[in-house]
Amino acid sequence: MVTIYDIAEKAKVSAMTVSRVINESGRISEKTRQRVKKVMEEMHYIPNHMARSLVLQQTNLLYLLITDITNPFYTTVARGAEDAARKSGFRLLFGNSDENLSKEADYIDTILASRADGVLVAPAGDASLPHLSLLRQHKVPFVLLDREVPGIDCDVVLGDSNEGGRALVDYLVSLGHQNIAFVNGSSTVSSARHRLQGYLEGLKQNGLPFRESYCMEASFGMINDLTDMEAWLSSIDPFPSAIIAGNNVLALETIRLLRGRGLSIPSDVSVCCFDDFGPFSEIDPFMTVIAQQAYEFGYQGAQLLLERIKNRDFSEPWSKIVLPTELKPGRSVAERVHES
Amino acid sequence: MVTIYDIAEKAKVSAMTVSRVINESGRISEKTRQRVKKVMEEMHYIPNHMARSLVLQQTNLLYLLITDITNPFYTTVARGAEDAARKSGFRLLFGNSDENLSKEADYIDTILASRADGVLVAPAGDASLPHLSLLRQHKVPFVLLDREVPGIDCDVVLGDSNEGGRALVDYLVSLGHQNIAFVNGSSTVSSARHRLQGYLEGLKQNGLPFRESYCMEASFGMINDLTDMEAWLSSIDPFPSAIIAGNNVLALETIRLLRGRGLSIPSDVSVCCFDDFGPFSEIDPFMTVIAQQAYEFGYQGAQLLLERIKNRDFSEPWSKIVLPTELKPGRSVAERVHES
DNA sequence: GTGAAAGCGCTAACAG
DNA sequence: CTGTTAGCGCTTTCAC
Repeated sequence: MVTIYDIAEKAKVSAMTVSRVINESGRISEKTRQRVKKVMEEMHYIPNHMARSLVLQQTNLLYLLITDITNPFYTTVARGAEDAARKSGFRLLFGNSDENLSKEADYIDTILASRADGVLVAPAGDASLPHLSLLRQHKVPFVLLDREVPGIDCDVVLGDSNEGGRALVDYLVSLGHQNIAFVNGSSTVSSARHRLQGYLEGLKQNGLPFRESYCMEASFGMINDLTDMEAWLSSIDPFPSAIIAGNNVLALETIRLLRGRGLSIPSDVSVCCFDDFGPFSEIDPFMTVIAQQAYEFGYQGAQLLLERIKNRDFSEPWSKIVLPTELKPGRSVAERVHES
Repeated sequence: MVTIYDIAEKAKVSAMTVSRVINESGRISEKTRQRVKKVMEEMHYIPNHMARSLVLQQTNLLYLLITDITNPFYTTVARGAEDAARKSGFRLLFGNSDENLSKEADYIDTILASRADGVLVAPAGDASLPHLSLLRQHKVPFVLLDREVPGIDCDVVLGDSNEGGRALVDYLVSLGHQNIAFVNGSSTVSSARHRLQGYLEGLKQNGLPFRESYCMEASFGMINDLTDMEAWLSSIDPFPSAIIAGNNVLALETIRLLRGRGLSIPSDVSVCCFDDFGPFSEIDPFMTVIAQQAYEFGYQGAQLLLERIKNRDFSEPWSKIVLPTELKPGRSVAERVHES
């Protein structure tokens, strides 16, 4: 491996001079600068980030932890975060927790051990608290995306899930639906709680009764065992004319189950959900969704983080950005002429 | 920051002993091991990867470079690669080149500078050659995914694009189509070349003539300026009854343009493409596609890479894995009763 | 079983 | 403008 000492020797200067040329720091005569640069090229020198970070105590490295890399919501978040990071000369690395606390813990370890300058985290849920406390304890600045975690104060970028829930109910009611069920993610995830609350408020605003049996708690992640959801669908009575899913994955699974029961969407049941299906579903937007500004989650989250890193300010007051949502009608919801 | 020296001092041993406890190397009495472990916990010690990698000259770090993080094909590749890497105790970091050579070059620099143990690359195209040569020059093992690059010999995992192209033409012909156009990615990308060849062979097999004007060369990436494609669509004569797109992004753009011209898919024109649209489009598979085993691209690619790293064998013979494709019919292709 | 010394590649601080 | 010294946190080598 070529080091600055190899360069120094060949260019007949000291290692320090080489370092100065690389970092464009300090005053150096144009002549030696050119000579050093030439030797660096000749020897195909590549600086060693680790050695540099070790002495500088900073890595210029940001991490983004998401819970599902195949989910178009998160990949769009990733792109936003990456754009913001690049603009500030930071590198961004991704980790994928799969809604799994132990994978998340692994990534937090990796992040801690690699001394990242900051982290953007979409936490798996409230139980992510110990991981975040660990980051705080080790003074690694972080920003939460999409989900907040009770017990930890920090910058956070959220979607207006509450408003989204109300909008979805309003929309369904305006089309004649009155029996509206809700399959949600785990109540250990803040966005699930807010979405449920929006749903409840929507019902109330429209003078609709809340039925316990109309609500089901599942998981936001890709789970394989759908027995519980299947059982729930069998048990709902009267069967709803519309179902709201807590996110895009749940919508997918719900639709599969409904079709498995021989039901058609939307002629038998209408289905809609939170989160859109990404650019690759735009040609034929089947699902009625509450779209979120995914790119902005990443971009603005990264900006908050970079701001703190630059100012070396890791304390209150914390920012809380709440991004608006937008209802995008698709073909998965139909008008209900008369309620059964 | 807590270092092994802090631990050593408090546990009344030398730093070396602490190091041995951490790495479970060398013989250590159970008593001191326990004491050291206890102190490490008390002091919330986190090992410093950089310092360790600096002396060990290995990072346990793999990179995956993809060309479009929002493309479901690549995110599924990523998941496969991650699973394989984790199984072997390697960390996997992602980079996103956006089909952009200069972003790709930046990532290669970063990878080189951070001394990754290996890289999985979906290259932007043939012009990625210098980047790959750089990796080779610095003895960083790498495996190419999805695309090969003339001029560089290495392990590679490809899809059977040729076969896919023939299958697509066969399928269209079986439905009565004879005027089949092809919007392809850049001919500087190997998969585009193979797909074109499959298309040509498909035509030949079915006794269909090749018309120069039926082929268009665009880009696989999300490009904003669709003027060329628009012009091409205006110029084709006779207008095709079916269009094959070189990948999912091109299919998306083609459909937008066709609809912009007031045409309906599939009643006016049938459209199909290479690459599927990911799990989030499965509920309602609009597009007829040549699906690829995306997960296997990542998984098997990572395995090839890990194999080489473990054996410290970075020379010939190189492996070339060609994964089969599968035609998945959707609603975007219709039967053609009589050809105009 | 345990420790001391040296060095991985780099840069901050100080000299000159 | 340029060089010397010391040290970032860790592990290898060789003693004891």
